[in-house]
Amino acid sequence: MNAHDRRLGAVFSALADPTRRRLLGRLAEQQSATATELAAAEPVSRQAIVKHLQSLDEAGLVTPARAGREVRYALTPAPLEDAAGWMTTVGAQWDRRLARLRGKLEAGK
Amino acid sequence: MNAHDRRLGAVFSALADPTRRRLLGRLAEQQSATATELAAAEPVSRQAIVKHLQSLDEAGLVTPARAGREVRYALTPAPLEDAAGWMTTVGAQWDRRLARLRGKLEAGK
DNA sequence: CTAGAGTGCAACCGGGTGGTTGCACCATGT
DNA sequence: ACATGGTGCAACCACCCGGTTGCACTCTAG
Repeated sequence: MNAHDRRLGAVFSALADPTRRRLLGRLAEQQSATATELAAAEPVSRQAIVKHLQSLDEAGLVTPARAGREVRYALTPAPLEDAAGWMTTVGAQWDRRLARLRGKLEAGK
Repeated sequence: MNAHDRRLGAVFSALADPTRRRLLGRLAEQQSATATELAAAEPVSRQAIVKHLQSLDEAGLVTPARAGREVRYALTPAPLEDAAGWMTTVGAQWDRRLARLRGKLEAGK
């Protein structure tokens, strides 16, 4: 539908990959890192990490900043909150639905 | 790594698809539905919906129950809460990191 | 100025994924 | 009994995705 929904999908599909989740965890502890630094701690090539960082960037979860000859990536947790909000909304809607149903059952009894 | 992490990945990759998110939304309003019912409201074939429901099931987000000749699917919001928890954890970690950094800056001043 | 570190770009590959179609297999209602 | 509506199974397809390799580019350090 809207652009908001596409962003939501980007966040979830970014979070779907375990390597990407590990990268996010690392950036949460370490405030900023380069692709090569991150690649050193992961079992895959630097290029693979670069691609992962790109999809994280497209999801708005990470922000690259050039510093001389290197590019440092920092976490941007805002879209995380949005996505978490969507999930709890669905859960809450379901709960309300259950409550309404319970009410009807008691009334009908 | 652990099984918990694989489950987390399953939830996120299930949530990554817009059709699947719509199905969840539908089941949040409607407590239960069959694959053919859901397919009627979506622009794809029933078989496609069945596959989507299977991945939702593997993520633990939905539970099938046979009722005579039809199979009704109901929402199971628990894994949603888990995933949301993971996200807010990462965000909180980031916030703590920021606070610590700010503290150091003031102390060093 | 030049060697080397860090990055960017492009091609390529195998496997997974969303989607389709066709058909066989139950249950149920008349 | 049997036609029918709802499922399940399998093959097939195009495309995406995670990963690799090779090489060109750019900035810094000495």
